[in-house]
Amino acid sequence: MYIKMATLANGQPDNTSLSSNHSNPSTNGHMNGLNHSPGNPSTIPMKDHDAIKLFIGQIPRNLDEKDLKPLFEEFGKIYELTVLKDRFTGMHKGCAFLTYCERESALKAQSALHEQKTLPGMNRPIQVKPADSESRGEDRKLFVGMLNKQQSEDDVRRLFEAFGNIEECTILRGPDGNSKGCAFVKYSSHAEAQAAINALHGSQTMPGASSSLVVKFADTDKERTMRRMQQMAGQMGMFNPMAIQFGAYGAYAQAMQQQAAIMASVAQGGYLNPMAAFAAAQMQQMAALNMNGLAAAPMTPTSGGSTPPGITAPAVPSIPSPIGVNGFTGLPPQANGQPAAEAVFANGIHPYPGVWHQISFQEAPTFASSKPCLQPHLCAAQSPTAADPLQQAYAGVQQYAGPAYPAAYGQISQAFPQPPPMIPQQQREGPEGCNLFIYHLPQEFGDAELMQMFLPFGNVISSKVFVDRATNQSKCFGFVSFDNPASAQAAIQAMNGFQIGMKRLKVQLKRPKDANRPY
DNA sequence: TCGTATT
Repeated sequence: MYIKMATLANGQPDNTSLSSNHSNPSTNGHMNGLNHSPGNPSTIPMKDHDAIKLFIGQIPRNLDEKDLKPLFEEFGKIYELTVLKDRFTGMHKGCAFLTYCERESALKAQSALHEQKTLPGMNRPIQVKPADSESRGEDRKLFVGMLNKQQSEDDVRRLFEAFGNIEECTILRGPDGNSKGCAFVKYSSHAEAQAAINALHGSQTMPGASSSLVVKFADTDKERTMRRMQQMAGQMGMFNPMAIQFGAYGAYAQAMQQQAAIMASVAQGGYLNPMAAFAAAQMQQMAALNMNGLAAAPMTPTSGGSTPPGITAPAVPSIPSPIGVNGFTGLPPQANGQPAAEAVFANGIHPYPGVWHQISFQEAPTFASSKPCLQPHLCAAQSPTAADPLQQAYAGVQQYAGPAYPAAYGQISQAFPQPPPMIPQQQREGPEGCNLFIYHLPQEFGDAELMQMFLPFGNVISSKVFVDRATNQSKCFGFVSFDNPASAQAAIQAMNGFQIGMKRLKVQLKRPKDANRPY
């Protein structure tokens, strides 16, 4: 396919060495990429030491390397161009990596293309920017705290621009769009970032802020994970998992007599000891953390038509749930001394069935709730809301799906079936009339929770919650695709207006791609 | 508030 982009047609000569290599694409290990072969010394491409690998986003999935090549060659000789594909399915991921031989070409391409042009069939403009790998940015990315909540990106830029070139500036915002009073600022270099810290940290107090401006290097991913684990351990009353005392266990057990009894029998059977159970459970929870700080839902729905027969959703459905109203931050609330998880799942729907089933199995005395959920059938039977057909629908589709096991957890996990292999989503969009747009999603819902919520209505071929990449926060909207329009309609009927916490879902057909696009 | 994808 030839891509027509009038603004790019500058008549630069073709780079013949590239095309001459195209017939021998895989000799350097990049099976799918547009690469140079090392076979002929005269054609071995050189790239600048400081060449920039670019990330290209918003690429139509029907365009491959050879389609994209002419578009990018306008700006210089291409060293490597690789469309990203799913490792298992080979599915085009809608983005690519591009490295020019010369750094200057990358800069030119970025400024000419980034957000400047929308490729056919796309709703948003092409993205051309340095790949994340080009410096994970963590040595030049600042966290800025104690900002005034009224300050905008531009305000922050003005504050920081004197110290260097700002590549990114993002105010952290909650789902309501309100500033959280902090931001990320990424410079082009570590030195610039350091200069900003030196000059600005503690230098002033913004109106309305409780203390002076905080300017520090942003946490690395590792630090962020560690911090979350610490927070979680702290809220569980265990700052160090290895320092668990029986006293803590006893306190929980006392409050949970029923479950303690279950557990006692388990323990007596030599199955687990309480300490191991507690530690294992904690590790599970930590392992279940995703970057949102939420319990990830690694469920893997594999069955097709999963609509339980005879399920009729209530006309005015409602999940009387604390979800979405309690500032859920990945740690369930611990009010009134209850084990944390209970309140979150009080609605009878288990947003994280795999995790929950798994955890509850080993850690009954500590976390077990009124719904031990040792097995799906027990779970359904014991759910206080099991009489509700919609809830039953959910209970009926719960399946085991486990997260990756921490190594230290291996010996315990052997008592359980291996988690089914992760099956990547094969398709994003269903046929016309099968795709739903959903908003007012609870902040903590991810793809899996979204899918879980819509499984009762049919075969969900895709579910996607939009996440702010800078903050990893859900944008509280997403898509669900079914394989047939009737399921989509049933889902709209049942779920539009579905109350969760303070919010009601909006569920409607996704706008057709070319909605208001003349020609 | 309409498919966001980073080897």
